Amino acid sequence: MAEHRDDYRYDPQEIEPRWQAVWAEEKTWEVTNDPAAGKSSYILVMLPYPSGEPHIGHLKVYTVGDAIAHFHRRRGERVLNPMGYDAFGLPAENHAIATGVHPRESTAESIAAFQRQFRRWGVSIDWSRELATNDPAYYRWTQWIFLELLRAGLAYKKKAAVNWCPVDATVLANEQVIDGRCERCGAEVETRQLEQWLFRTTEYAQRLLDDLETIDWPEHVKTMQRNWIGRSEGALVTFRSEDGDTEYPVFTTRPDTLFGATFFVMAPEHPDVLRLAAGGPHEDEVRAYVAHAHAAPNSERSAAERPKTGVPLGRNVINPVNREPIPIWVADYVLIEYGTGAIMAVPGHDERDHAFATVYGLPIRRVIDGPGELPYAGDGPLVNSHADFDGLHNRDALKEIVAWLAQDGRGELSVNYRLRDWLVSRQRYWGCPIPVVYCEGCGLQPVPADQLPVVLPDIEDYAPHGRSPLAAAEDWVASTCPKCGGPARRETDTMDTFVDSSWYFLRYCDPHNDQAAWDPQAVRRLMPVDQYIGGIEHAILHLMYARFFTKALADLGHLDFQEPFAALFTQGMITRDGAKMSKSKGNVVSPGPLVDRYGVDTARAYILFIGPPDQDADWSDEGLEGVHRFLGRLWRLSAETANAALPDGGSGNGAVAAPEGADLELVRKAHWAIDKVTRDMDGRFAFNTAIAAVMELINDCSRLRGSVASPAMSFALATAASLIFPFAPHTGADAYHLLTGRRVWEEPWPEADPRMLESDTFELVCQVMGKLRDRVPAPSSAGRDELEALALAAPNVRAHIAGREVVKVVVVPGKLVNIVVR
RNA sequence: GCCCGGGUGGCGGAACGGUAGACGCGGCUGACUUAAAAUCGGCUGUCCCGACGGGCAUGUGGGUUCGAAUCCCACCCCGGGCACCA
Repeated sequence: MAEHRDDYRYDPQEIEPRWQAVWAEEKTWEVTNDPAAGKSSYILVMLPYPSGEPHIGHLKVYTVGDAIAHFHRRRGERVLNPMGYDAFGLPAENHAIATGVHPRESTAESIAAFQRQFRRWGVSIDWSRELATNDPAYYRWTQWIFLELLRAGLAYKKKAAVNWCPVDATVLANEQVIDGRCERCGAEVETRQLEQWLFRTTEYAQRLLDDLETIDWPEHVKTMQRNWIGRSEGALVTFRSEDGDTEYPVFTTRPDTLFGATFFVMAPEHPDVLRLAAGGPHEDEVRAYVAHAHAAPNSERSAAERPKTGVPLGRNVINPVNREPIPIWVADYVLIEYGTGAIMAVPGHDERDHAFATVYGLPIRRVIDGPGELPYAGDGPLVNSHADFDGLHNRDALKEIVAWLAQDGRGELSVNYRLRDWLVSRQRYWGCPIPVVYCEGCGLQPVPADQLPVVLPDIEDYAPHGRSPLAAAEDWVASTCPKCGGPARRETDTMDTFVDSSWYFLRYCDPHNDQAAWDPQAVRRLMPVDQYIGGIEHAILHLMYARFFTKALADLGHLDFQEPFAALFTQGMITRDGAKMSKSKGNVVSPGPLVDRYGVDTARAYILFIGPPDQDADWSDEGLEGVHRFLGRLWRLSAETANAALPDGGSGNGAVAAPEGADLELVRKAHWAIDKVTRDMDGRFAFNTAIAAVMELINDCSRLRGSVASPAMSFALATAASLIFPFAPHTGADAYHLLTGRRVWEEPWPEADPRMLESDTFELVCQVMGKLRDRVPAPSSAGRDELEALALAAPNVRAHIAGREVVKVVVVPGKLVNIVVR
């Protein structure tokens, strides 16, 4: 036999392209929008950013998605599993600046590379729905959504802080700021105020928070979103200027400490700072402080350990609880973006205020009793406050003080969020143009929907020179006002690429529609996405923005659901030698050579076998070899068995009538594997243990090869091929076809026969004092008394209870007996 | 500092409160071979023992339980997120 085994050589390089050709030819994975086609589910993997060649992380995420998609298909669902490219963005533009190659060309090249790989990987994609976000046929509708948000007041323009490189004279994206410096020239980045487009995400803060309860996402992702939204409950308390003319509300979570407020602090950006300081003793100093704060690098502001700095304005405000005048300071530890941009400072009970008061010698007052030195941030009874509140526990006093202030409008309960509006303007070329024009007479005008898309023009120079590169395309910028027909200039900022990817999942439902962004019927049938799969790095931004878009579009009547992704799975990274793969570390594993050498099925199955898919996993070449051996064994056994069984070949997957002995053992193992793989797949994503179960089945096939009749062997192997198909589709399909002559993807997912999962006897575990002492065979039907008797009779149990008194016997039917002795 | 994860053999990892270490890698060893590769088989947590068997073992220390990797309390270490958010 041994010398013939080479005839059954597992040759993935022959097998894989052969089945890929069938799937491409027959468009196997395409789904129609015909409602008669049956129950659908939408399995979506986050679309890739096409840059260079796909890496091993792509192989992992699309393998995970593919396994889930195949499993659902085999369970009778029509599965939408589309593919697209997040094709606008900075790397392509930086590449263009460096090489002069148009981003469109480098992007198209990269997309072609991704397409080749995805086909080579055998991923079951519906290619008829492919899209790229830089395609005018796509971004036409990105622009349409922008205009819808504008119409609804959810898109607006205002002066906002941007990262500004003084040397390159350009705005930088956050990603281009490394440690507070420009990534290109190394200059310290400044903050500048420019007119920017924003989306009103803050308006959805509460709903974005609340609706997390309604979706099946990993708890840690929800937690990250909750932290990002940062809801905090407190009170808005109004302080007044001494002349009583101006109100200065502050947000505080600790209105119980109002009697301990000994000064008041405004952010440098607060609009009243310079006016209040005018004519005072510190006017010049304040002016200099504010100017420095405006221009200072962001990193300086955000360093919490930095010593506190500030300047008094020379004016007071009145504390509403006790009429006490307290001095106003300007200090950059107060942020303009949060709350009202001004705070009451309670140095006795807030660490930051305490640090500031210590630097400038400001009074520190204890108003809550508690252990230790000030500052004390804990709970306790009020002291030094007011006869009505002293002695009350601070949590109770908090409510009473706010209620008391509310009586005459000095304060009210309030909620604040950390979430900011989404700044979408980018002074960059390679992005979706913002579809508005500026007319001298009529002002800002949206481009009418029937004139979309506003097509991104070709330009010569991509480098920004203090304005968006688009501003240089004079012919393009010069436009006409849709209202008065007079001359108008186009908006030259482009949109953040996260805008493009905030709605692509909707476009897949109806990707070729040139009358609308989507047909509501098509979206209604497919959305929300049943299972979304992607990297944890998108836990906050992309997932928050997509949720915001969905809610906003629902409010505008374009969608009738609130959440885009009903379930989310985040896969872990593949590392090498315990570190993230990177060219500089030289530890990159490239899918290309890997697939050439072992075939993609080995790579796919190994990536899933390596460990739980949501965890990071370290790559091992030896581990890969092991999985390759396993697939080879599965295939070779199938080929041999199919060949031996040729006379009645085709009986493979049929039930084996009344098996006995080794046949029964193997058939049982096959049913056990069906049950195990099914439970591991069904909502659990335990691909590693599922593959291990198929390995066990193959090990048994191998072991029992000489003693099992052909039908039982065929059944076991066809079952293994069928179960491995979602992970190693080519090998599974080929082995299954060899054994049965049928196409495994057209077969329903196998079902375990419950009778085959039980057996007449089991191994009874016998414990004494919780320690394993013996194992004896027992009938599955045995009752508690019988099991107890069997255990007490077990030789090694008798040895351990000899001379002792049995005080208790715990019986777990079908499992074990534990004997407690004294 | 706050909020999440996670600590199990030489390694990746398995284990509804019920036989700890499935499966794979690595190692040792055997078969086939002139030889190697490939393939197939056996052994492999650790210590004591000739064997039967026994002791010790899931980061550390306690607790609950007939029984704990799993539940509870305290602590240590690693990874991630947020961080002057009033």
